[in-house]
Amino acid sequence: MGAVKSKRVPRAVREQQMLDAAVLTFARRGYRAASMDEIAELAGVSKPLVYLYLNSKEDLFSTVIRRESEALMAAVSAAVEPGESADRQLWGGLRGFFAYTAEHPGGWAVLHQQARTQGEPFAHEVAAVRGEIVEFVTELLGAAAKEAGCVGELAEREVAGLAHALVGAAESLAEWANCRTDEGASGEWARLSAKDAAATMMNVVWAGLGRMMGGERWVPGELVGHESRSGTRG
Amino acid sequence: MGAVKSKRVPRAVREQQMLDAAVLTFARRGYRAASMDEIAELAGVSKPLVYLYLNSKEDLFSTVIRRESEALMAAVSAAVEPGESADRQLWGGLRGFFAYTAEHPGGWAVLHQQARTQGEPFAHEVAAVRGEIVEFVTELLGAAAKEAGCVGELAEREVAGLAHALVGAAESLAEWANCRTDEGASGEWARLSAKDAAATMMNVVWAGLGRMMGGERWVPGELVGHESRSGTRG
Amino acid sequence: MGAVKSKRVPRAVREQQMLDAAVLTFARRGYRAASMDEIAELAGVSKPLVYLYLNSKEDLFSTVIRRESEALMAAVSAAVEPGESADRQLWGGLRGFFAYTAEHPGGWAVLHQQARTQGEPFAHEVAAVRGEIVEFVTELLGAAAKEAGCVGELAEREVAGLAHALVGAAESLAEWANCRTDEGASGEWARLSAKDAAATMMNVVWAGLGRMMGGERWVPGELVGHESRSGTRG
Amino acid sequence: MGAVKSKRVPRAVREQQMLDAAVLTFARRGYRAASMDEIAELAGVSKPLVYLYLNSKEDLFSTVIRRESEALMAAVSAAVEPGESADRQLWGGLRGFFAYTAEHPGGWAVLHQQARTQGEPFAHEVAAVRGEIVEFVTELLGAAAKEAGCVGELAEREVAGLAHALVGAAESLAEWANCRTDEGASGEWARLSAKDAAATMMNVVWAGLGRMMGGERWVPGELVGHESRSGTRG
DNA sequence: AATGAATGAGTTTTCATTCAT
DNA sequence: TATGAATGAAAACTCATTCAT
Repeated sequence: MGAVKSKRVPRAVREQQMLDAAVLTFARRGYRAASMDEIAELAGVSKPLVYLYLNSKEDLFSTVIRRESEALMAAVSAAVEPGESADRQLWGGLRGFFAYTAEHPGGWAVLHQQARTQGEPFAHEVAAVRGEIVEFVTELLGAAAKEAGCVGELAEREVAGLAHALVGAAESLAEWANCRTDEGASGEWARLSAKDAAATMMNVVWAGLGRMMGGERWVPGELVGHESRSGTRG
Repeated sequence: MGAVKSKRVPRAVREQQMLDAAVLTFARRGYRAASMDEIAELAGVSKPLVYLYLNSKEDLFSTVIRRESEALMAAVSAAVEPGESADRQLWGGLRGFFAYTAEHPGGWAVLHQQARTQGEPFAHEVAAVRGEIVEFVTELLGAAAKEAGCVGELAEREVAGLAHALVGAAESLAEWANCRTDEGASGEWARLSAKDAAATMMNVVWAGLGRMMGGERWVPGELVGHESRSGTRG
Repeated sequence: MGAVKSKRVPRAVREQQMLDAAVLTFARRGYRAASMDEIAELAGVSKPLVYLYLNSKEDLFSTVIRRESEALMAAVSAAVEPGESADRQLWGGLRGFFAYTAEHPGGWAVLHQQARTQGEPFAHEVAAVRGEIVEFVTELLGAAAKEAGCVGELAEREVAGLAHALVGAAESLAEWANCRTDEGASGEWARLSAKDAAATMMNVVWAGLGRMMGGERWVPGELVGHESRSGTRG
Repeated sequence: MGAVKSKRVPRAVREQQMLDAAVLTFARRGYRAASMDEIAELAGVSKPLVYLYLNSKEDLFSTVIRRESEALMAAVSAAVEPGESADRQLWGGLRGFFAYTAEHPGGWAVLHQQARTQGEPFAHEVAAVRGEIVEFVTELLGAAAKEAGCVGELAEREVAGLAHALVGAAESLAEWANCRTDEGASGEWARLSAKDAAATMMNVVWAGLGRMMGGERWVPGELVGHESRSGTRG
């Protein structure tokens, strides 16, 4: 029922059709609840063919994860100009990220919602990809610190925390941006554009980073400079 | 045989034992992959008793979600001093949140990872709870803006975006903080303490908020004041 | 929820309450679909008490069958004046039968619909009762033949067939009479009274019997006297 | 292992095999007590195949009811010559009915004993079929009355009652005719042939009808003509 | 006289997967 | 390249029945 019936299709094409169907189905139902029957029907082929090409449900899911991960990474990478300043690189990457997730909600749902919750073969794969992104962000933040002439005030672990926070914030905004319209009292603005989402991210994080690079820290009671900074461990 | 065999236990107690087992199992396996058999065995009872008390797998999961949601909300609420300034309230809430998630990884995993991905009966329930938190944060941010004498520069939607970003960042940090030690190259500091996580959050977001309240916005190319602010739509 | 809660009731009374509940439940659901839980709840007692008094589901059903059979037989018997003519005895029995089934639809349903279809322990019990009735009718018909001075024209097997037909007809009318009102185009007469049902029976069967005693038989093509009677076998 | 193992059979054939097995099993055990396992084994296939083809136990039972109903109706219809006189039509239909039920005891048991007692999805289906038969008989009786020049003495409701009685009588005879031989004292004639059963029916009902058409009614105490007829209601 | 707590054994149903063509 | 036919294994759920009090 999914695609129009067309017999004798070359393998590469059929495989993509199957993967498309799988992405949709996994996104809608989750890994366990998605049935090979549904995927095969949506792909417009018989189940044995799915097994012939993709081997097993597990392999199918892995393949989907790999394909979607690569597509996401490619989209983000393409949006980053390697030569530019750190903040512009981050801005580019964020716009790429929000644009991609908005245009590929299925793939994003599989990566962000489904793959992470299905235990070990899959959680690991997707965690690796996320790790790459976090690392990339970490590097950008470090570079930004250097660009800004920050005098090593930012401990490595602080930067890593920042990066994790940043990535989580972006994920949250992506979800919010793409969500059903009924959210929020003011229905006037249903979703956030990719640009606005990226801008929000930059405002929050970049500004925060700027202050931190200046040595300021929030401590209970006051905003203080770095000389009075409270240790974050013991 | 998870728990020690103890016969003839009053219903209320048994129910809690079952819910404990269910939390663990759902967290480990996910909703679909968790079997009632496993839950019953872990609870140290037979399957029929689970059905007698908790009715169905769906009801069991709902009950788990409800119990864990309420516990989380209670923990966060208890950590917030209502009379204090907005930033201290936020600080308290964050510490409460990170402390709770660190001590109850199972409950947090059920809420954050499993419930959200299981389609409509459950996603809605947990979305409502998250919505409450986002709203609470939104109000705090608004209050903070007023406290700081912000002159209405922050549009409602900006604050909402900030709140979503903040919540997402906290979730991400919670996950990172509680993650398996093998993460990262420097194994020296395996996790983030609740306090450090909260501090990271405050530094990032509070500082960012401060700048934004001052009318500064990040725009491609420079950090500028509000007069040159780029539109957030189109 | 069935009866009003009243503790410490003498055994004989409790047993009847349980049997009442069982009749209702078996009538509504059938033997297999009726659950001991439902019966116990309807009886207003706990399940162990049902087992204590009635032993098992099978025994409970048997007891119900026995009680209801005896009640039916008693009702029919009471309606028959032993000294009267055969036709008046039959008339009385039929009125008793229709009256009883109309007033005890549950008991009748258990006997007629449920017990007969539940395989051997029960089908036999209820078949025995029905057999008694058929035999009683057979005797009545025989007596009637004698009363009418029938010259032995009616073979034993013909009378038995007649009796079976008569009983089946009565059962069918009983069901029709007690059925939901929406039956038939002319809703004016929703049900048949016991008297009318009995009259219909008498008209059909008695008249038929009269002719047969006269030696007339229906044969394909004509109504003929006994001299041209076609054999009923071969 | 009911049937001989025969692999790779076309669907249409397998479906009939399954339905055959289902008829037998439902007849033997009843709807609730029949297990899909038993049906599958008797059909010589695995349970999943039964579900694949027939969907669910409920659907399977419905399909059985439909198939058997249609077969019964077809058999009866085929035995009726539409152009003939009412009595000959009735005679034909009765012979067809008794012949069919004798040859298909399983199907008849499912329709007559099981389907009617299983509550609403099924009772209705089979009641509809029985209703058709009753209606057909009603029309025949009406036609017979006209043929015989009956002057409207027979009220519509009387005819309907007659029809119901007739159908019930036939059902009862069918059951008796096909019953296990051990029934009755005289084991010499185990069953009634279809022809004899039909003859018995015709004798009873046709003769009775004849008298009624003549205006005679049985009333307590005497056989009287129509002028002294007692009202049937109140 | 009566019950709250508990279960063994079975039911219907689903699903990933393979065989034969 | 492609599929109709088929199943082993396991899941959710139910129920008659008993134990301990």
